[in-house]
Amino acid sequence: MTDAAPLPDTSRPRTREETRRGNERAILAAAEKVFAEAGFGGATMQLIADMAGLPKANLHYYFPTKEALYRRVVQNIFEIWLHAADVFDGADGPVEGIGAYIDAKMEISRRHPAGSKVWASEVMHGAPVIQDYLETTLREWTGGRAAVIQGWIDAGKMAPVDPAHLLYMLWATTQHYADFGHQIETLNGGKALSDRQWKAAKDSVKAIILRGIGAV
Amino acid sequence: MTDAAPLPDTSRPRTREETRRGNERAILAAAEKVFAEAGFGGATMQLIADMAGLPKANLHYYFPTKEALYRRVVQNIFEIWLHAADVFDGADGPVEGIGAYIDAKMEISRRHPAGSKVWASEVMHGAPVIQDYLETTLREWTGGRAAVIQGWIDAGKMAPVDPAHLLYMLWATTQHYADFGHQIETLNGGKALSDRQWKAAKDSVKAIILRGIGAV
DNA sequence: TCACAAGCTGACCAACCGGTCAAGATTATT
DNA sequence: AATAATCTTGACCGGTTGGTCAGCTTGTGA
Repeated sequence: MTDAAPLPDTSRPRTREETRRGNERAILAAAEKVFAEAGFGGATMQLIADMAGLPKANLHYYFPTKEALYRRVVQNIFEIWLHAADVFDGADGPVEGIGAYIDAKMEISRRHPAGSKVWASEVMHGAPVIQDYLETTLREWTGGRAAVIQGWIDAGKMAPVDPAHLLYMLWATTQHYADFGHQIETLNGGKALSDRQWKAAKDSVKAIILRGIGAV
Repeated sequence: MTDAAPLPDTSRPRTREETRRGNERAILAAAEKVFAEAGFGGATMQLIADMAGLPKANLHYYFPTKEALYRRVVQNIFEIWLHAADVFDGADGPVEGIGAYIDAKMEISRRHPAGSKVWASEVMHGAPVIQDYLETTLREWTGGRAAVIQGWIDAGKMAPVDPAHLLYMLWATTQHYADFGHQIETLNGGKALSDRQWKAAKDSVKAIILRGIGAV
């Protein structure tokens, strides 16, 4: 329904590589949206197929089962989630490191709200699909960051707060703007947050948390 | 499976009032659990019936449709949610008011995690059932508390932060311990938080936020 | 050009789900 | 004791869902 603009060369003869990549991408994008809006149980393969512009049977050609498709969606989100902490690492102190982390996670909440919702849903239901990731990758990741925070505390760069609970607060606060975006939008008069409001949200979160850990 | 203790008089002849109340309560409790674990779409009336110890057809005698049952569950949670702010009101300042609110909401997360998850799920999916509540009751509630916070700011009792974003942070942080309880438990070595750890969580949240808003 | 492999799809199916119903059981009312 | 109102339940039904499959089209390599 948006084929008015001059298409490049999307005409028929495409390579198999192109086709495969394009379809997989379309399916995963549609699946993320549908899983976020309806949950795993409420999502239907038919709806995902319609949204991806493919017949349902074709979905099962690329992804054998609904659960396999869901698993891929969750894994993709987990990757994005982890990479958000790259900014966390090379930082000299909490103001820089945690400030940048909040910015990065708020940006993900804004640009990738469906992904955040799928992740939240998965964890809320007991992480039936990515429990092993929680126990390995996430546990290591968390331990590493907690150590960095503890280092900042020992260096007198921030108040002695429990690093784990600080991390939970960072996750909770930033992801809230995606997961509960609908509630925030409703309380905002039914309008999505504007650029200005998103900046205000980021600044508020950073101000309270950075002051709260005695880093300013 | 816990019928060892001497039962009072739960023997057969019960009044209709007792029966009705008991069954409704059992159904609502089971439904809350199942909806929390599987989401609305993933939950089945059969599973709720089994968990409540009743035949499925009997569920439809008390609640005509799955959606009606779900609606009652969500409404119950909403009530609890609102009443948590009673402590917020008569407070003289942010330390007392917000401190008590955090305590109350953390206690709800601990005692009522399933309810919190159902609420989160409902909002994440666009609040199809309680949108009207968001636009009326919740909006008024939020406006009222924001005014209280603004009053504290004007009185110089705390730093000038945006009241709305502060409320979002309070909701996000406290509910995180219920909604993402499974993740926290996993990161805690697979063990549920102990009494001591729950106290540490409360204290961490209160310390960071109260210091973060310049109230200590 | 041709044969093969990869990709595509309409039609179909068994399983399951929410909801109905009529008949029976139990409690309240007269 | 008789009648009425409420509650209980197994059996059943139409509709939907995830998944299959045989046959088709299309790109690829020789």
